[in-house]
Amino acid sequence: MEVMGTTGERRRSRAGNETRDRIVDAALETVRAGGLVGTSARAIARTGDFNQALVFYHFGSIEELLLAALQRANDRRMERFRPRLEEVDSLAGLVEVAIDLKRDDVDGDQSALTALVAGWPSDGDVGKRIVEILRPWDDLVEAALRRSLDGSVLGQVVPTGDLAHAISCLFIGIELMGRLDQGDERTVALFESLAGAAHLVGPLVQAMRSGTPAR
Amino acid sequence: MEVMGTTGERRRSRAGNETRDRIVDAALETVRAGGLVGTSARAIARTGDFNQALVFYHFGSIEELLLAALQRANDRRMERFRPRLEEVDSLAGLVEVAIDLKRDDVDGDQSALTALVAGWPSDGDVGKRIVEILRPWDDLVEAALRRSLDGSVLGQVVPTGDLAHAISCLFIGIELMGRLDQGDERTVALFESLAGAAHLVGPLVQAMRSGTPAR
DNA sequence: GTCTATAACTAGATAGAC
DNA sequence: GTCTATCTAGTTATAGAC
Repeated sequence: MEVMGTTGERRRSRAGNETRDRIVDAALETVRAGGLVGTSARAIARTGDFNQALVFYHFGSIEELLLAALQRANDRRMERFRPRLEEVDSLAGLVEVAIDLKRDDVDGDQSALTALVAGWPSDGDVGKRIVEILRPWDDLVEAALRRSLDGSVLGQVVPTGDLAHAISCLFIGIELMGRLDQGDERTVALFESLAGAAHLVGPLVQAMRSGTPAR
Repeated sequence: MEVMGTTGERRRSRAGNETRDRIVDAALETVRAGGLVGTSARAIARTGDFNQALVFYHFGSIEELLLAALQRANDRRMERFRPRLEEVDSLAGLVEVAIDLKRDDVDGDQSALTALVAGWPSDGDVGKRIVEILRPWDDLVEAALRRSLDGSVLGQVVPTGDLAHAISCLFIGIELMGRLDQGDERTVALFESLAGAAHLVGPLVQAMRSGTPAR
């Protein structure tokens, strides 16, 4: 139990870090493909074609590895979408980002992320750590909402914090259901309707703005 | 592999059916408490204080048992909330049912249900079976939405099917995040805001109704 | 229908050679 | 840092006594 630095920042050798990366990626791929159930150290090692013992050398336990994988998948998603999200200033724009967040999942990070968040045991403090990792999204979405509604009456009335959290929950729920029935048309239809709704409400918000006429 | 009738309807002895029920309940309790990971035939048997071999005699495999458990938890929720849902004719009423659906989870069915839906591997046809089990909710919610919006312009404009599916996804997302961080105030706040929003939009819909003045 | 016993295998984790 | 080998404990599932 004296596996130091596994969660720390101290970099060891270059080779060691490369291996860590390989392990994390293999873990994500394994979870994405088979769900959390059936994701074992051995299965991960098979996916990434390395030795099973390396998992424990580098991470100490599979729980710690999976948390690292969750963090990394989330970081990559953040890195890619934060700039766009920070420029969103309309509901339509927000829905657009959500659609791309789901559609442009080339590396499968989003899918693995959902599987990780979803499959975890509820007790213990792991749940809290997961919530912490995901919280930044709430803040980004809330800021986007504020910009989208600012100047109109809605900006005063709508509890943006709660709405942002609701949007996060909605997104993860959609991803989850989409994972269950892949190739389901309902997910696509849903996003299209959301886009339609946003385009309907958008002008309304615009019309409600008091002083400034447009951007 | 000749375990006949495990999923069928044919009733065997009374004792046999009682045991089936005990096993299903123990499975639900185990999943609720520990998540899908860590739910084994032995863990379930320990929870329900019966022999591990009974799982395989009655259900053939734990996967089949878990699907039966999912079905049963869903049936119980349906049985209890369908009557109320069928009478809903306002957005506020719909939110009220959602709140109770989450709050009145005395038996833990809702929590177990979410854990089951969430933790499953994505491939295979299991996902489709789960979606089938859950689909009735979409239909109930859609009917409730139709009644809530009927008579107003929104009834024509809003794609109730998609919105119903969105509401289902939202609910499961909320449950999921709530499971992760139990005792989180955000879930409560979110539902309160939803209720507030419904009470704001409700009168609007009412005002939009053309002919009929009120119910 | 329910039990014990057990087969066949997989899990996480560690020790120690290299 | 990475490997092989191994320990212990847990896994699904079945055979056969009762």
